[in-house]
Amino acid sequence: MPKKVDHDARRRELTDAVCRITLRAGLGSATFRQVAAEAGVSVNQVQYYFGTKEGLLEATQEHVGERSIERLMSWIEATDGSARAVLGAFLKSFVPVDEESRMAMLMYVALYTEGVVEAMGDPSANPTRKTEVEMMYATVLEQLQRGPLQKDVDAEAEATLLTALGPGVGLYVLDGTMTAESAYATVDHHLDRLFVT
Amino acid sequence: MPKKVDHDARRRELTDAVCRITLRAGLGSATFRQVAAEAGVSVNQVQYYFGTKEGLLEATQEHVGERSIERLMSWIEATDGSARAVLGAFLKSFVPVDEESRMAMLMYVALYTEGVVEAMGDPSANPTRKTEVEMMYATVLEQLQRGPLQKDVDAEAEATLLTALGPGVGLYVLDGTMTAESAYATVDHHLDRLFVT
DNA sequence: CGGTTTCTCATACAGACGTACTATAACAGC
DNA sequence: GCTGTTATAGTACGTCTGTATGAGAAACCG
Repeated sequence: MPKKVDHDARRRELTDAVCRITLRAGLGSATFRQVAAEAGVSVNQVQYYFGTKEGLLEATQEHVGERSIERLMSWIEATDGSARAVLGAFLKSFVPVDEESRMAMLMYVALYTEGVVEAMGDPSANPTRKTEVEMMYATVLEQLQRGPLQKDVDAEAEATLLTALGPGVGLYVLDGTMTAESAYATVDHHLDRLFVT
Repeated sequence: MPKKVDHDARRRELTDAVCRITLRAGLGSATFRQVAAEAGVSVNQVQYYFGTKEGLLEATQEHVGERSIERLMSWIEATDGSARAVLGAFLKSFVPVDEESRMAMLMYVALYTEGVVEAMGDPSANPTRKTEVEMMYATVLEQLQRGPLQKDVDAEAEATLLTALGPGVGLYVLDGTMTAESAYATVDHHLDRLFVT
């Protein structure tokens, strides 16, 4: 086996190029040629590592997802481990505050449409995201049940709301209609109401 | 002035074609040729009424926004006019339940990215959406202040949360990770907590 | 050291893209 | 009825797209 090359690393460099281009000029500008130029390689290398464009975009989505989870984990590790703090970290990880998180949120939205359209044609396709969100919901619910909660809080209903709140504020912060501070304040205010301090 | 033609109506037919194509195959498939074929007219007619592709997409976004507002108004008119009911209608209008609302939500997301990327390059550009959301927030706040609210409710903080909740649940329902019933229940549950019944 | 596999590049291709251009049909006003 | 504006269609152009192909460099195995 000649010329060992770290395929995963190479692929990641290329999907990173996709993200940078998308951030700068939109997903429509992420063509094979543009991606190759951005990464400083030949067009064929993109073909070689992904085969087709669909493969490139799928890998990009996957990598962005992994990055987001990593970022979430580092947020959680920075807390004291209380349910309240973990949920706060979870929700705040959706808020785009720096270049990286802004990129993650943008890629999420940019790739979202294609997934939805695809899923409409074939509802059985792409179960990844569905289970992903189900895991999100389960995690939120689990943390809520750790408590201590206020008396009249319905954990399951609140879990649904919190799961939707993350992307909701994320979108508004991304397009500049809400400041990150306001998003944080909203999250904190709501959690304050749920938990006994 | 020869051959009077209702320009607005013609333009709307064409932007409707854009929406149908996007729903079926994604925004990337909404090319001049495809749009012309979908509407049953010549390619040049699309050029004639919008000039450039950017013009076509801008008009599409505008039309979709108008449709959404119309739908929201009809939702509100079906209520008893109480603050609680109006807010419920407002939030539920984001939930895609039929072909039309699903299309509206999808178009919203599909066109969102380009707006964000554009706004990043020139933050002063595209103030439409910003004021749009500010109006949304103002409306929600206004309704909240009509009350009657529970004792310890911070109207401004809740207004921010509710404004983010609409698109949040809308996204999840659109991609099938949440049922419309669940979204409705979440909205109702939260409003129940805010208002004195 | 030769051979095989892995990698990289450059180029070619057919098709689709947005747009410009020209010509023709339809109506309004004199 | 003629004239000029408006609307529509058809087509051509240059560019860019994703992908296929062939040729060459690099490294491991025997």
